[in-house]
Amino acid sequence: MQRLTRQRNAVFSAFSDTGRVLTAPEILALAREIVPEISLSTVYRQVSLLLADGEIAKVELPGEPARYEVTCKGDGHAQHDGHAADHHHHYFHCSNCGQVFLLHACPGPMNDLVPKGFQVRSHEVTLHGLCASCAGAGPKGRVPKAH
Amino acid sequence: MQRLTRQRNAVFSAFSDTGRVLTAPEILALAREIVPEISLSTVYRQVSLLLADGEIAKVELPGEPARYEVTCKGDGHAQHDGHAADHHHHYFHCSNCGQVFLLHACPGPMNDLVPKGFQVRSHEVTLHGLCASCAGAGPKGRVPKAH
DNA sequence: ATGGGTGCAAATTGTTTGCATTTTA
DNA sequence: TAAAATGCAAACAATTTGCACCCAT
Repeated sequence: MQRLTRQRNAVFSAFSDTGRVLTAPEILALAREIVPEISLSTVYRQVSLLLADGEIAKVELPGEPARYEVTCKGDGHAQHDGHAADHHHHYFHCSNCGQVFLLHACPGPMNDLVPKGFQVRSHEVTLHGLCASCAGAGPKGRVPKAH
Repeated sequence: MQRLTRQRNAVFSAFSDTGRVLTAPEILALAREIVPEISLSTVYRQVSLLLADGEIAKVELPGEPARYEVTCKGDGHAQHDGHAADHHHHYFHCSNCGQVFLLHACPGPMNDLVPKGFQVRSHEVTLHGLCASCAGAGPKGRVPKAH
């Protein structure tokens, strides 16, 4: 069983405090505001543990380093099998501030996009453009809070 | 101006001979069938040149190393940013053989997926599942020819 | 004290680059 | 023969891992 360390708390706080979709270096920076000595290895290790616990989920966008987000496990039972719930999300990547936002909608199944004989099991959609803050405030807009 | 070297030809042949969406190591393997001494650096360098010339385009899928595909540049002028602008494709990634297939269809604009104030500029769709060969031949199916 | 947690450094993977040496127009 | 291309090794970025040490139970 995992222990309650200051580092583990600092890593998790990076997510719970901001609600953002974060890269490993971003988590490190936020965690260091709480535990300045924390190392990048520990961030990666705690991220692995949090992933295995289903507390966070990995977010991979084309051509981007991996990001992680808190899972909204408020609706039901926590997953104890190491598999995150079937949370089917898509993402919006702001071209200006670089931040990634969770989308709550889904364009639906896309079986008609594939040639005959192909079996679609899942799909991923990534949108690019300007988030509300950057679109409203122009190219120098402040980085907003996610959600 | 670029010269006609055996290596350049070998790299480009990897695409024109197979019509596939290839990773750098796959290009290296195919190019070595023509020029056995070719190095990975040269593959990457020729890929950069071919990208700049608009002969090929970069294909980035979530969590995957970069792939490259021949561009169907029958219609117009080469892009100089390495990204073919009018070239709006989506991709299918076979979970069994790992091969990536170009899709000819597009689910259309998805402006309704984003919160108010967000401006969608572009989108990327990746489908996962089994390609025709793998779906038909079972989990041991042969790797098929793309297109 | 014992097993999990930590930091650091080294290894891994994918990609780029510096440099001395070909190659080709 | 000079500009462009090549191979090799080193440099990089993102991530993982080996290992000695440390700390909570």
